Amino acid sequence: MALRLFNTLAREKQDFVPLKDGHVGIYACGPTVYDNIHVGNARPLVVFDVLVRLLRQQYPSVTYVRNITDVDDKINQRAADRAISIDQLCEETIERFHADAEALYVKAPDVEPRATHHIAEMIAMIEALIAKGHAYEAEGHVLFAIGTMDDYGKLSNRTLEMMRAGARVEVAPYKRDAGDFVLWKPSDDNAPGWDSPWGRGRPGWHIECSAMSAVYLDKEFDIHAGGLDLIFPHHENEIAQSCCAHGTKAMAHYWVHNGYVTVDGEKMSKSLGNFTTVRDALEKHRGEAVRYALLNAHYRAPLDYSDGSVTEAKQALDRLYRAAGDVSAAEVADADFLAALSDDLNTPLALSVLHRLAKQANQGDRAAAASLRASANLLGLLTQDEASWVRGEAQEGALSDDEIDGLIEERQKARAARDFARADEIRDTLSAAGIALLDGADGTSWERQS
RNA sequence: GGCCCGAUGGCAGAGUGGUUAUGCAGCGGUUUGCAAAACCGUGUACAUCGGUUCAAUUCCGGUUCGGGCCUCCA
Repeated sequence: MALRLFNTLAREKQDFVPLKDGHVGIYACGPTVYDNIHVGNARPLVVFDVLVRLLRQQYPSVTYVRNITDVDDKINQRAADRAISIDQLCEETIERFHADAEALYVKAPDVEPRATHHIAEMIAMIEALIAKGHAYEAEGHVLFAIGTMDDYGKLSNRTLEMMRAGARVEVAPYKRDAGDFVLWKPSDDNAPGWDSPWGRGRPGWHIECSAMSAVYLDKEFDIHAGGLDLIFPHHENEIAQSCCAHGTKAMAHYWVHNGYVTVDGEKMSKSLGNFTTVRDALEKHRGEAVRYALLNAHYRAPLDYSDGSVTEAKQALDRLYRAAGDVSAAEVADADFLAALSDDLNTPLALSVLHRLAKQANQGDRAAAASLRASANLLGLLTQDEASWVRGEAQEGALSDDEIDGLIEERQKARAARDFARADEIRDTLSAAGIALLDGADGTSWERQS
């Protein structure tokens, strides 16, 4: 199944062809670890997790690199605010990040490099840029000179003139061009710093991804992924650094960007304060339902997040789980399902195929049920067995599984004696406790409604 | 100011130049001691104004509205 991806660089869908036969290298920008991630941050995690799962299914070898940014002024600030060490802040944030990702069924990348572990490579890259005349030193900073690159701006579709005209921020006086950006900056005694040819300092934001992608993938690699808001300046500047330092025409050949998560139509963001952290979402909802909700819109379209959207996702999963039953996954996913995913990761269409398979399964087609599981698994869904999904986990202080079974047994006796008043009383009691009873041909099963 | 994206039925959300999206909600039916689940059937749609066409929700242009980037941001 030929994979097609919307390439931001070309502004159109293209057939995906890896640089090397049988191997795909993909890099995604990971978190800056100063705070818990929110649902908006979770979207690229889930979306690109699906992309990688699909790639692994189609290619013998895939290297997925997702970095961790552990040097950043926001980190310094937050550590100071909380009066803890930078190291402690990073470690605890990374731990939470991993827990959040796991709760959303996001698989770990092959490599998760940390910026602070690659300072030497960044310095080497900056030296190369200076040697080639693409960077200059000024007042302890090293800056990239965007005027030295012919096609600077090609990813974000803007010209030097546009950027000069649109400069809304005060431009540092030592910059030759308003759009020049920092590769290295000086650190005072309070800020983390590393020795360099330009004195003790720390890297600018963009250089880490250029350095680490070259270390773990190559000077040119297949796919670079990230959020829409990274196109400019982050990814644009990565391209400038990598191509100029390496003398290459391209950094990544396919650039894929996910759309925003919105709240009432507005971008979810830290600065607007309209965010829901993944931790908070998981207090109210199951991780798999949040994941489904994030896949329920096409990855490039905006996705409006609300509790209602997750509740709906949960209902959809209920239906899929019930349809799949205890049938185990087929060898291969459904062809229509794969076709949908292969067409620029059309997850909403892929999910609709899942529902079609569910309908067939409910009509008694066990092959469809097996195909349903196999297909859903590729999306990281339906990985539990039906019973554990519908029963969920008992909340603190709620009825235990044993207590529920006891009441059901009592109800069965009442029913056998045709004492339906007592039977219904038990149903009502359990219903009030959030337990639904399902009378079937071979006994009564139950589900937790949460 | 520059650049970019979107507008689909009650809600969410795909897709298509002429033919069923899908899920939830609604309605009718089958089934059920009750309830659910499930199945069958069913209604509601493509912002607006022009243009191209035998035919446009789908292509082109204008308008309106919404969102985003240009500064940290997934």
